[in-house]
Amino acid sequence: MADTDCRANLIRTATLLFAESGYNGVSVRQIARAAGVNLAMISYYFSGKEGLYGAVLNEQFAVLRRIPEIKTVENDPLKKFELYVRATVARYRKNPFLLRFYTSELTNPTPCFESIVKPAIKGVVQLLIDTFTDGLSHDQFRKDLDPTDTVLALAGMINFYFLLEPVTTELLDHSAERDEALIQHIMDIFAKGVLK
Amino acid sequence: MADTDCRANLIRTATLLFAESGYNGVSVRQIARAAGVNLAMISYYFSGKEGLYGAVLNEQFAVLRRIPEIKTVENDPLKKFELYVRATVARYRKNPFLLRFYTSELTNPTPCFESIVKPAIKGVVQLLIDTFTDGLSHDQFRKDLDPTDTVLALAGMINFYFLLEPVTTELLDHSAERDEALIQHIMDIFAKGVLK
DNA sequence: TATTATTAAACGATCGTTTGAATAATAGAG
DNA sequence: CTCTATTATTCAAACGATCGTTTAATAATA
Repeated sequence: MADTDCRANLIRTATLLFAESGYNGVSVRQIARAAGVNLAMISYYFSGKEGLYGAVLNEQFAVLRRIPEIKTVENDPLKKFELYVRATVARYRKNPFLLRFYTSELTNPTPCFESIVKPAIKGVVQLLIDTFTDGLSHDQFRKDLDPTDTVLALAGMINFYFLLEPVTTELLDHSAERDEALIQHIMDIFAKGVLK
Repeated sequence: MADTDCRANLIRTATLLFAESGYNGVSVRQIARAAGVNLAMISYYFSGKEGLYGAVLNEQFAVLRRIPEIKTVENDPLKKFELYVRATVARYRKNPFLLRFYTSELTNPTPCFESIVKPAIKGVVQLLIDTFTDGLSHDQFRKDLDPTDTVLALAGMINFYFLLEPVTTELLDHSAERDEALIQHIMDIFAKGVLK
């Protein structure tokens, strides 16, 4: 088994197991056995359990660092927000474990939180704040709204939908076919509110 | 030290430590030492670590089960929603650890998830859905909105604000003095949207 | 032959739980 | 009220299991 095989196997398997049970909920022996490699390979390639977890988290949050690209492909603030929501849904569909690491690090931070998670999330929030401020200067949004509170509200709408999936499976259809309707729905509330 | 002292000490200390580091991130020895009681008391009073964790979670989610009282004190659907948001903020202020157990169980469920957490959250979501449906029948809300998606959006706005606190401390003021403005703000967006 | 990759085995430390003795608290009988 | 029998509580110590890591030997590769 070549270098890359072993490394890749470990990262892939560890992603699954760490996501399922958290950093402290999995042992290096479980990971090694599930990956079909020798226990010592974790220390050999990642210099320990923490190193492996860091590699997993780094890979997971790489996608979050690409969100600022939205700035370059769209000009209209409201459409930028829609792109953000759309990218968020696509991200969670493509990577079912990201949200777990996301919230797990928020509630029980490891050393990776400061170095990887916090900068990544902060970058996204800052982009959204800038977008709203831009919309304000173009007289597009209501002037009495606070930029930070407003964009956190938008981010909350879409993220909470996925976070609550384990308890709402019997209440609504979480299939990807409904994603487009969900996106429209959230943008609709965000833009126009619920009052008749 | 009487029965209740020991029990109460353990629950109070365990709440703090479990919230900080998660179920697998704390040992019974750490809890016992921090509580100033003997290690064996955990098995004696709670028949083990899991039992203690269950007792902690039970106490934490008791407050969530009282939310349906909103139904009895208010009639107007929009004001019921505001009461929910208000109660949520008050809950997190009074109990800074609830949200941690909340999201920790959502992402890395223990046996307590099915028995304690899921029923509690589901009850709240169902109350909100009923409230929106009620408002729809009174012609108060836009008819093209899906009840479940809509109330999850509202719940997301307020919950996500607190969930993201660790990364937004430098971006906004999380002090309780701003709570009233936050509530008004979220209800404002929910009711009327952001467009001018 | 020199370097890299993999292995089984062992390391000390800590895990959650249990044991059995010691202590404290309580209740009933005189 | 005192003594005693019973129960409830607390304790230090030990249980086997598992934790993450390291070692030294072997296999593969260039």
